[in-house]
Amino acid sequence: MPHGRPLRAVTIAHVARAAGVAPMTVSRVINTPEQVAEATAARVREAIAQLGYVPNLMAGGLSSRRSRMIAAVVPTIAHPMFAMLIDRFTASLRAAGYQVMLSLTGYMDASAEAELVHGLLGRRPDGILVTGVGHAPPTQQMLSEAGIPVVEIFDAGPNPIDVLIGFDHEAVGRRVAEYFLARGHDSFAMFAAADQRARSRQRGFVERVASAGGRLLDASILPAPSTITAGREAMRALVPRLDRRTALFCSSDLMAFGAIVEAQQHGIAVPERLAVCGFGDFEISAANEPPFTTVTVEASQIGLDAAAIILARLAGEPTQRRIEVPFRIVERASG
Amino acid sequence: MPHGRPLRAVTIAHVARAAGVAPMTVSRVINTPEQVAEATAARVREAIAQLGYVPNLMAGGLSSRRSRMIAAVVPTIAHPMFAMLIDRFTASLRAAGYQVMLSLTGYMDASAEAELVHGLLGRRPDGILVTGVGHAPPTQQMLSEAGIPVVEIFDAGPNPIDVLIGFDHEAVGRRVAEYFLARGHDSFAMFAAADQRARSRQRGFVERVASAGGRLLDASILPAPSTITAGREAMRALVPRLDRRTALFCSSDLMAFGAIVEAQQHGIAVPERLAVCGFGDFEISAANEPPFTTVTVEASQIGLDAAAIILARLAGEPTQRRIEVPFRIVERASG
DNA sequence: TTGTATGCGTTATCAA
DNA sequence: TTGATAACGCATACAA
Repeated sequence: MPHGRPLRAVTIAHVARAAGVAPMTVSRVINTPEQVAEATAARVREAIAQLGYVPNLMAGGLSSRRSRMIAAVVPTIAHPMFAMLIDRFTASLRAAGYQVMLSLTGYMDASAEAELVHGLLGRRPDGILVTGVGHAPPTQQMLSEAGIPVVEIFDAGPNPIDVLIGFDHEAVGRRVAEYFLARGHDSFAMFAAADQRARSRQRGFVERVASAGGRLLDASILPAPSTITAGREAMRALVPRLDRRTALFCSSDLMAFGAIVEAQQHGIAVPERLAVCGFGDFEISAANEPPFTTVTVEASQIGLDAAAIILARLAGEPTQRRIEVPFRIVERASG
Repeated sequence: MPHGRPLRAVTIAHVARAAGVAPMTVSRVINTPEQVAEATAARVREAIAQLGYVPNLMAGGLSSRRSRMIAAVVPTIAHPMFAMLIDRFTASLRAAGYQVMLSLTGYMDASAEAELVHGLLGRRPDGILVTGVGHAPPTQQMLSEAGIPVVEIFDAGPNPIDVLIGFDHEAVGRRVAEYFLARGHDSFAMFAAADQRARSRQRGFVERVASAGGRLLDASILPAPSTITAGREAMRALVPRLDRRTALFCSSDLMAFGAIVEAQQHGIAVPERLAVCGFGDFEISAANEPPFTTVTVEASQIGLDAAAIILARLAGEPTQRRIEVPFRIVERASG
């Protein structure tokens, strides 16, 4: 006879007794009310309210083999893009009767991430969303063997586990380089956070600049997560080496803001002497003075698409395996 | 014979068979390895790895009546204070073998919140953290009847459900008013988001200003969540009514930043003509130019304390029922 | 429309 | 140190 904490837990059996019906009828009132006569249902609901019954979803999930829960793994939610994305993802799934179990990886190493995913899968989610591609092999294997829809977001790559919704970060870097090149720039710099995807953007930018014969003053890697302060410090170091006109790409709007603030402190005119492009289209890029150019991605669309795909898969419908999310440069006063 | 999705799920029985032991022995290897002979344990671990076994935590939780999961409910994580708090909370609990199930309420109404909490409690968390006090009665009742540690954070009030860790937001408002009064101000304004706690801060500020006979130019309520843009707009409206020297308190650093940017656009000197104090000690308050005065709270300490209290309670130890979290004004160039 | 029997995958308990 | 057994609370499948 198992025995854990001193329970006075109300179960479906208590409710059934109180309502004078079988437990299965209570279950129906909760899950498929259309199958129950209204008079019976009313009695049952009354008993549920009376007793403060909260169905045990572990028991229900074990029995039905459906947890009605979707796991989501993102690096952070301090980043407005992810905050938005998760907001929409959660709302869509909630509307469909699913709970979202959100986990943040921060800047976890691969083995900690594997452990996290292992724990999550132990709860038997009906689907899972993970950020990025190219996870460590143990993580990949767990995910693909879980037998549930797996949506990788916010990146692109050749071998998605199941479904991939994102964009190519190197392409972003290239596009920004081309944007600057088209405006006649020939002196460049790029600050990136020490983050997989930020580095991809840097790679794309640097390569495109090189292929156009541009002069690259700086391609710093700053500690992740990116901060305003990091942008200021990197800018402080760059100031003495600035050309008469330099174009700077930052892997995040926070860094870009820091770079602008610091440049202005040194009397460097933005955009005349220093053109700046950020990434993320955070509120500050539009609300700052001067507002600054940035790269925008429909993060909320990623959240909506991810939820829709998971729901479709759970309904047994076929879905796309790959959604390319567009990004675009929003030109503002910073150049 | 129940049957859900077409499962080829590996269970503890498969592992046991592969290792030539009883299921219970496998369970022990996972949960209490010190009770198993090393040779046996090695064989079992081998089988686990071989089969890619991921223990079903719903089954384990149902049987043991412990989910090893803690629920956390916060309004947002876009707010750095909550991001930090949740980060520490999660890390502490993870180290103790608990998973955190994070939910965001955004700016949900009371009934949606009750539904959320109901769903959460259905997973039978071993403890729960919720933001704020004074939830709707149904929510309060569910929480207190759940029979688990309940920690309310980030606020203060007379009747905590179980444990309360936070501070009095009205006291924050009063303190900021006193800070300005001590610097000789007699003209004041306050921008607050339409959020319970922000309004408390506003109330404290306004009342203290009134009791000192100060002149209150403005006490706007702006839509939640607070944004830079809202700060700019509120400031734009205030500019024509500014006295020769006015002190502004904003319910968030984001708003304060917006107010400063807008004021500067209008050629209003900060702090000479307009003194500004924000709330939250976000990075931008220190990294902006000029850096601005704000109110800081040890948010990470709240996360640590909340985790520690829940763990202590689960270990059957008595704990404090109320922790007052200190806050303090960080004086910077904005006045 | 409602009820009965059974098993989901694990662990507490007791026995060996 | 290991194993057998009986729940945990619910929903599937089938019967009435």
